[in-house]
Amino acid sequence: MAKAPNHLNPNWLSPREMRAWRSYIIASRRLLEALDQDLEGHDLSMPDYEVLAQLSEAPGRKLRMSELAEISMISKSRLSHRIKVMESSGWVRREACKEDKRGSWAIMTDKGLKAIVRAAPDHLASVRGRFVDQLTSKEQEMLSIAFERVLNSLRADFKRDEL
Amino acid sequence: MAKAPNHLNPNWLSPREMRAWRSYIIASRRLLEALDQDLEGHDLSMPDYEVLAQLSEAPGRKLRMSELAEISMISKSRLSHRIKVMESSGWVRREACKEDKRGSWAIMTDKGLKAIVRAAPDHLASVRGRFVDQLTSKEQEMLSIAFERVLNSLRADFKRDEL
DNA sequence: TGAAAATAGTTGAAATTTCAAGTAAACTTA
DNA sequence: TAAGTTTACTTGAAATTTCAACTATTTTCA
Repeated sequence: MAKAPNHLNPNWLSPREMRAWRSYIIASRRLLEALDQDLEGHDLSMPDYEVLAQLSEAPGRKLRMSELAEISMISKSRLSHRIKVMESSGWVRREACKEDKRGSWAIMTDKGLKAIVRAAPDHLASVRGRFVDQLTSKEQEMLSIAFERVLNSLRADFKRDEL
Repeated sequence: MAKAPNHLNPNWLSPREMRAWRSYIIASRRLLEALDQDLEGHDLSMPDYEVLAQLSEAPGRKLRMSELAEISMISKSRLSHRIKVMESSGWVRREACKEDKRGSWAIMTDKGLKAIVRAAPDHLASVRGRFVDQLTSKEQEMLSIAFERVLNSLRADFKRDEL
């Protein structure tokens, strides 16, 4: 490595910092992996669950592709491909958008709704058992504040790049 | 969705819990995305960086494939494929293992070493600026404790499954 | 107006990851 | 010691994701 991993080098992470980073990154990898596995029984991945959950909460259970991509935090292209397979499993259908002829709606079918309704309690229990319930109230609060700060600083950097 | 998102349903996440979960998951997605982008200039992804970093720290800059997969937290199959492309970029080479003829070593080349040595300071700065430095010392400590607990509970569940 | 730019979305190909299977060597144990 | 099992790793194919076009509007503004 470039620099020896000791705190004599001021750039390197201190033991406290290193511990925070490593525990975060390692636990997160395992956590996401576990949550994904918990959804396997419902033939869903976390990203697909997210897409369906967003649709299920949208007015009329439909959203424009762009907005769905945005709030699901995946690329338009990826969403386009993914919706194609969800169409083939009959969970979603597309419909042309009349207001803007370039656009199209992703619409959740009844079958799709049933699919998340079935998966949601398990997923919720999984998020609870593996994450939320592992934290004290105080930790939950501090974590919220800390991660909101992290997110805001990412956004600020992003804005800076746009100029 | 299955249940209305209000705290009258005892299974649902309370506002505090929901906030913790959402801030964590959203910030994490963005953070990992940003860290990956920061590495783009070095032609590296986070997983590849991790693999190379592990190799660089190993005695003799070499590790058995299995162990490398384990500590890098990726599957053997994935590692095998990934090492193939790293071989073609000249960062790593393979060597048959004499002690155990089933096995093989992944060995970091000088060129590979130079590659992470070049990338490491940027990556470090990126982890710092986007995450570690955004947290107070107190937050770092609490976060370590909390995520170590989350990880331990995952491991306990895993062990339970093995029986 | 009308040309240029931006937006919405799709598509096919390339790269990556996962999955199931396969090979070969090393253990286990009856 | 030989049959059965486990371990170490690779491989090819399938599924997924990314990437770079590309079409068809819609918007901007000179």
